[in-house]
Amino acid sequence: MRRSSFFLPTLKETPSEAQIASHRLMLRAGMVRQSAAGIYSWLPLGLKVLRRIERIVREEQDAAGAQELLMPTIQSADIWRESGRYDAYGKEMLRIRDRHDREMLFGPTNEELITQLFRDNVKSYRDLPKILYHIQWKFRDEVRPRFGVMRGREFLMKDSYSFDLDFEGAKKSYETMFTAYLKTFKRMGLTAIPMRADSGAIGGNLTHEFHILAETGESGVFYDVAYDELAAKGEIDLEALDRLYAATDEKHVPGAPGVPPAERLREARGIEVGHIFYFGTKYSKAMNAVVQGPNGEPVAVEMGSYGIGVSRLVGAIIEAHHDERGIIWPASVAPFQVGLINLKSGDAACDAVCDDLYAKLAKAGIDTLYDDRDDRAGVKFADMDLIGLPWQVVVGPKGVAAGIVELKNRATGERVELSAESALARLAE
RNA sequence: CGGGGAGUAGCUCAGCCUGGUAGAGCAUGGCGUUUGGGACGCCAGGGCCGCAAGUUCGAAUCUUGUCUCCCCGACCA
Repeated sequence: MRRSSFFLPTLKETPSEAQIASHRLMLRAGMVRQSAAGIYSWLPLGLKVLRRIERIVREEQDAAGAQELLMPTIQSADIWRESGRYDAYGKEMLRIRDRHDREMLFGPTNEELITQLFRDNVKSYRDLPKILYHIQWKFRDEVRPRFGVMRGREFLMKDSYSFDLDFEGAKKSYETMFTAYLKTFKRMGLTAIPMRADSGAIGGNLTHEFHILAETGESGVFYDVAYDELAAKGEIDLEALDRLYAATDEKHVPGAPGVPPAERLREARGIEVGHIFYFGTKYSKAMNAVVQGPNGEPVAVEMGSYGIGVSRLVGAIIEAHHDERGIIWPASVAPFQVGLINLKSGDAACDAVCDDLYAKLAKAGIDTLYDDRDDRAGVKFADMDLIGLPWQVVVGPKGVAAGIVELKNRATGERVELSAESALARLAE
C-alpha cells in the first residue's frame, strides 16, 4: 500500500478525550474514530489489526475442534423471556422495537440464540459433543464507556458454546477451550493469566477470567509470583497453571486456603481479555434443550460458554506493546510487516530503489506500507514509529549512492545498513 | 446511577470573571526557501462560539432549560 493513497489520518496532537495509552495511540495512529460514546468506526489500519486478531482466534478455535457459524446481532425478546434473562439483564441491554412493535434487542451475548439453535436441530446424544462459535458484534449499554475500544458499548467478541451429555464431557470441553485460550493469547504476544473469577450475570460454578497484566487494567488481580517465571519461559503447562493461585479481587480472600504467603503473592492490575464458564443445565433446562440419551431417556445438555474480546484485544495489545513514540506491534497482529520509507520522493535514484524493493516485497508476500509522500524525513520517521510496524526500511539519497539501505527494528530500535538485496533477504526470513 | 469537569476552525486551546466587529498554534491550499527525526517565510480558505428560550440597544460572554462528551466512584464480557 502506498502511503500517499492510503486512508490513514494520523494526528500529531492527542485528542482531549483520550486518557490511556492505547486509546491515545489508536486515535493518533488513525486506527479508529469515535462516533458516539463507546461506539467506533474502524479505519483501514485499525481494521487490518482487528482482522489479524480475529484470524488467530479463528485458527485456534478451529484447531480445538470448534465450528464457526454466524448468529445475528438483533434478537427477539421471546427467547430471552424463556431463559428469564429479559427482565434480569437490566439496562445494559439495548431494547428496540420493530415496525410491528415487536420487542427486539441488540444482542449483548448469545446463550439464548445458540441454545434455541441447538435444541431445534440436535435430538440425539450421538451428535454430542459440539462446540460452536461465532465472531460477531455485541452491544452492551454500559453506564460509562471508557478507555476507547477497551470498554466500548459496541464491541467485537468471539463467543463459543459447548454442548455435552454429562459433566465429565463438559469439563473436557472447558479444558479444551482453556488450553486454546492460552495458545491464542500467546500467539498475539500476550501473557494471559487464567484467574478464578466471579461468574457475573452468566452464572455457573466453574469459571476463569484471562487477564493481561497492565497498569491501566480495570480489574485488581492477585497471583502467585511463579506466573512471572512461567511467563518468562513462555511455556504452557496446564497442570502447573491449575495448581497456581490467581484470582481477581472479587474472589480473592486474604489468608484463605491456597493463597500463597505474602512474599509469593503479587498484586497487580489486569485487562480481562477472555472469560470462560461452565454453567451446566442453566439454559438447557430453561429452554428445553434436551437430547435423547443412550437408554432413550431425555437429558438436558451440559453447557459452557467461552468469550474473547476481539476488539478489546486491539487496545490490550497496545497497552502491552508501546513506547513514548507509539505502538510496537507484535509481528503476528501487525497491520503491515514492513514500512518502506523513501526519504526523497521524486529523486530518480531513491524512487527506483524503493519501487524495486516494494515490488519485490510484494512478490515475497510481505505486506508493506510504502511511504512515498513528498514530505520531510522527520514526518515520515515519526509517522512510521507511531503506527509501529515491526520493520522499517529507510531509503535515502546518501545510502542509495553508496548502495545501501537502512533496516530498523521498531521494537529494539536497532538499525543496520546493508544492501537492498540483503534487506529483502532478511525480511523474507 | 451518584459526584465533578468540558462543549469556540479538522486538532490542541485562549477569549467568558468585567456584554460591544471571532482569536492563536498546529493541520489544509498556493508561492518561495529548505530537505536523514514532526522545518522557515509570505499569502489564502475555513466558525450556527453544542442547541433552545430569556435578560439587554447589543450575548461566545449573564440567566434558565436541554443535548453531547470526558473524569472519579458504583456496576459490568
